[in-house]
Amino acid sequence: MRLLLVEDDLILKDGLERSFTKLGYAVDVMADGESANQLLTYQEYDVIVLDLGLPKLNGFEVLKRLRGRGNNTPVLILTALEDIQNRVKGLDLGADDYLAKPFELAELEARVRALIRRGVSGGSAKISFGDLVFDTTSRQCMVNEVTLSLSAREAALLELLILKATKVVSKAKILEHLCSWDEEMSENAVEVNVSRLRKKLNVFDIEIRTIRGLGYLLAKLETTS
Amino acid sequence: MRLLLVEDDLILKDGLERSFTKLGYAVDVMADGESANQLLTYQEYDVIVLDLGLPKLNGFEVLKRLRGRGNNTPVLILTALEDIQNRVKGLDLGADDYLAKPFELAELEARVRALIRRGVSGGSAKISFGDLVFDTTSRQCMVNEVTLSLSAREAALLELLILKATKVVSKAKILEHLCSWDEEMSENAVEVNVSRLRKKLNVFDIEIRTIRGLGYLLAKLETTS
DNA sequence: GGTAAAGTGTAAAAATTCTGTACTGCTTAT
DNA sequence: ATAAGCAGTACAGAATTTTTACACTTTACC
Repeated sequence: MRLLLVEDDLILKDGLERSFTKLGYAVDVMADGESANQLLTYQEYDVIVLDLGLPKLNGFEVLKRLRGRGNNTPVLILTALEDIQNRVKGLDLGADDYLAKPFELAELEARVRALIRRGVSGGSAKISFGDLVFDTTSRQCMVNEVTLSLSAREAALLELLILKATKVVSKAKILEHLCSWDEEMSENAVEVNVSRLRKKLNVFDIEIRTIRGLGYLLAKLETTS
Repeated sequence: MRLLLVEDDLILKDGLERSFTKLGYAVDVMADGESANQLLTYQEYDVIVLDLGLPKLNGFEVLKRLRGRGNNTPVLILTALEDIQNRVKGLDLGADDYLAKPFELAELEARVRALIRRGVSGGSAKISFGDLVFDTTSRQCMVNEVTLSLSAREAALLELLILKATKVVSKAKILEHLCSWDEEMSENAVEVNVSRLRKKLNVFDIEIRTIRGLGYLLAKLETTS
C-alpha cells in the first residue's frame, strides 16, 4: 500500500515514515502543502496522512483541492489544534478521519489500516481469496490448520494481488505499490518477491499466474494442464 | 490489433512502441504529422495514438483530415497542453479520448484497450463467442471451469477472429493485424499460429474453420462425425 | 552493545516460453 | 495426375521469467 505523509515536523516525520515503512507501506513524504498538492495532481496513493499546520499551503487547502479534482483517496488528518470546529471543518471538506496530537503511534496505524480497509475490502481486517484468509494486521495467511507468516514485502505483495484478484497486475503497478520514490527497485525485485511468495503459497489452492509480458494475477488453482 | 503511434518525442516514442509491441499490438510509428497524414490515406489501423505537438502538421490537422476522409478509426490524443479548450477542440474534431501528459503508461494502455473495445464490441473487456469467454485484458479464455492462457500472438489472433466471428478473415488480413511493417512474416506463420490456437481451443465447442483459398473463420463446432 | 537471524535487492545463471521458418505429408481442385 | 493450399512438427534464436547466490540491512534477543 502506498502512503503519502504530509508533515513538516522533523521528528514526527521521520518517526512516522520509519514506522510505516517497517509495516510494509511504501511511504512518500512531503514537508509542505504546496509540494504535496502538486504531487497529488499526478501520483496516486492508497491513503494520505495529512497534517493541518503546514507551511506554504495548509492542510485544509491541500484537501480541498484534492477533492476538487475528484480524487477520493482516503485522507487522515493530523492536527495539533484540538479545536472541534476545525475537526468539523476538516470533515466537511472530505477528510475520512482525524487524529489530534499528541497521539499514539499504534492508534494512527490502526486508523490508517481502517481507512484502507474501508476503501478496498469492505471494512474487514481480513481479506480472503479461495481458501486463503489473509490477516492484514498480523500479516499471516491461513487455510484451516495451516498458518504461515509473511515478511513485510511478501505481505504487501499478496495484499495487492488479493485486492486485484483475478485481474492482471503489472510489475510496474506492483513496483509502484511496494516502493516509494526514494527507494527505487528493479522489476527483477518484483520477480524475486513473487518467487518467494509463491514458494510459501504453494501450500494453498491459489496460484500466482504469470501473464507473460503483462504481469501477474492471482487465481484459483486448476488441476488442468 | 494494429496501432499507429504519432509522436515526435524520441524517448516517449520508443517507450510506447516497445510497450505496445510487448502487449501484442502491431505498432507503426510516425514522427511527424505530414507522414502520418499521408500514411493514413491508405493504411488502416484499429486505433491511433496521436500527439498534438507535432512537426510539419500538428495533431489537430491530422485528425481533421482523417475525419474529413470519412475515417472513423478511434483516435486517442496525447497532449502536453492541459488546456481545457484544447481538449474540447480535440473532441469536437472527433477524437475519441485524450490524455494529458504526463500520464501513466498503464492508463494509456487501458484507454487504448477501451477505445478498441468500444469500437468493435460495445465496451466490455471480455468478448465471447459461444461458450467461450475471452478476457482480452488477461489474455485468458474460459469455458465454465476451464481456463487457458494464450500467448500474445494467439490472443491477438483469437481476438481478431472473435471480432469478425462467422466471417472469413483472410491470411493477409490476419498478417496485417498481427504485424507491423518493420517485422515481416510469412503466411506460413499465420498457419502455424492458427494451428497452435486450434490445439488449445479444441477443448471448447468452437473451431477455426479453414476456407480454402480464402482464409479462416470462427464457427461453432458441429458434431459431424 | 553485540551477535545471530531474518529480510531484501542485485546480479547472474538456469529454465521457460514464444514464435517464425523450414519441411514433410495430406487434401483439394483441375 | 499434378500442383497448390494447408496442417502439423521440429527446431532454433529471442525474449522473458524463475531461481540461486551473495552482499548488505534491519531486527531480535541476549
